[in-house]
Amino acid sequence: MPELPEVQTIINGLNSKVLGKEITKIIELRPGTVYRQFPITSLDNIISISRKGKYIILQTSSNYKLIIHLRMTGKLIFENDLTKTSNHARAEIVFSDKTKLIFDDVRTFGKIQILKFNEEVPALINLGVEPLSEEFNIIYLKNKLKNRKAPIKNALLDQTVIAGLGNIYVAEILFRAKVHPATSANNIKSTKLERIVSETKIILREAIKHNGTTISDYRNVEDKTGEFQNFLKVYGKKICKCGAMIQKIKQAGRTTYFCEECQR
DNA sequence: CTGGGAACCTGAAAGC
DNA sequence: TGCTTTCAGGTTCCCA
Ligand SMILES: [Zn+2]
Repeated sequence: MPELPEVQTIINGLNSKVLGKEITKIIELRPGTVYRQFPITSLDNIISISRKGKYIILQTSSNYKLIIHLRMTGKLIFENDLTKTSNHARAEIVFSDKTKLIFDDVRTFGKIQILKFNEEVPALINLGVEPLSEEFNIIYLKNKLKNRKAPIKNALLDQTVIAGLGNIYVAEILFRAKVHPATSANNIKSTKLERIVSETKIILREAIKHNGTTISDYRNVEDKTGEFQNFLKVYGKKICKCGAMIQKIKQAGRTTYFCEECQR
């Protein structure tokens, strides 16, 4: 479900709602949701909240960290009333001031991992650059794609190339850059790669400004939808602004939306 | 190393 | 009206 702009919106919400709070317990409501080699004890205050790609990282004062991935349908909902629950609550992070975060996840793909602060996980180590950082530029992208003959759509979804893009934003980026999604990644002209880089940064910033995209499940920490779905140009659309029908194809098991007229 | 399909799971929507 | 199939903002494992 959530891609970089949605995760960033959640990070912003968590920073205003739970930064500094003391965790009293983490309740696993569905087995397999929480991986813990170590017990989180009391006196664990949340001292920093950040993300890498789509991974949410909460660091605690006793040198542990929680790594949370929401996958397709995960949500983190802040709740003032400890008696309240949600339809698909899989875990709860309870705070000493009688508030909590509910980890709600219909499809149960999402996970919470509790690790020592300095412990690394492979998926995080292998992440590509942050698309909104200076490191994401034409030189980096050209180098990353030089041996990739797979479609550019698939390459951009690869989290080891760029951290945080997903199915919606990749479709929107390729539309804005006027690149056909089936083009081999190593076969794209520099001018087009430059467009992909710049459009990626523009669209992600816009989407964050509008609190992310809600197609069905995504909600922020206050259980509210985003608004960027109102600005999408191809994802989930039937007709392009040029008048042509939007095409819908499968690439590596994922649906790709694009316009044959605008993207060549 | 690269790339694609299956698997993981639930529920809504579309198809018949 | 029901029953069946398809589809979904993601990642990981397995195999060519
Ligand atoms: Zn068009």
